[in-house]
Amino acid sequence: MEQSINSAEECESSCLGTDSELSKIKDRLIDDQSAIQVADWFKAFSDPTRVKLIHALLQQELCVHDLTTLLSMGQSAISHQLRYLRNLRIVKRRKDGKTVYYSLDDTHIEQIFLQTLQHTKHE
Amino acid sequence: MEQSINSAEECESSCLGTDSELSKIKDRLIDDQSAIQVADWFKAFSDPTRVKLIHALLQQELCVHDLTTLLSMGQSAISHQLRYLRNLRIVKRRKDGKTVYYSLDDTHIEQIFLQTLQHTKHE
DNA sequence: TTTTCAAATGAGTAATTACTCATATGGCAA
DNA sequence: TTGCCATATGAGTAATTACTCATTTGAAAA
Repeated sequence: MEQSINSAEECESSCLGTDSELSKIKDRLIDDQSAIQVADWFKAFSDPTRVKLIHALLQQELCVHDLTTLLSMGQSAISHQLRYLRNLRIVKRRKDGKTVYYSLDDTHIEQIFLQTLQHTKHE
Repeated sequence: MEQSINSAEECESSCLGTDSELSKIKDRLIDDQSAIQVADWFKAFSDPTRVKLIHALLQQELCVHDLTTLLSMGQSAISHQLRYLRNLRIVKRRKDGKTVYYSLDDTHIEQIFLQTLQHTKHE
């Protein structure tokens, strides 16, 4: 994973007035790990199946079987995605006999999610 | 892209009390196209490089060269990602001679983006 | 016990993606 | 014109991902 900046490194000055101004921005720039964290969080919502799962669970707690029926998808596919969301602590589960019920495990989701739903609808 | 729901379709009843209750939820469920739209929007923020680009442009307008310097990445990689973000109307560009300056083209971004940054920091 | 059903999981795979390299474009200067 | 510089773009590729299929786990019923 070598990074080549060949074509850029000959340039001695920035498009901004000064290099010091550029380094000021660099100081304020988000660090690698934070960028990865933010990206991973958004990645949870970047797949149509997960969007539908979250949207359904936004309405109410549901078992795996009902989710497969609602989304018309295979049980395994749903289970894999639920595990993904559970690892990110976006959903949680509750067992009752053979049945497992899933629900949202993050209070921020509704806010961010519905905000974006609005946004994509209006353009 | 055949969808098999073999393992689920034998079940005649839902984990909810009634099937009619399930179909009520299905009516309220987000449709396929909206789910894809929402997913595509979030996908823009689901990559560390794009997160960094957006975070930098949140501070101020910047040219391609300065962005490659800030992120220590190849010019081509940055250009490709900027095109991606421009197609989604998340960033816009302004030409000045040979130089091209990029800036954010969406007022909702700051709100949603910083909200999530806060959220990921606090856990 | 054995059977049955709901959910979880590992392996395998086709599609997607984020880069690299090489080249093209487009504007300015000599 | 020629050359140079900033950016854009097409092709190719390694890594990731969202599924399918087969199997396993775990709990309740026979």
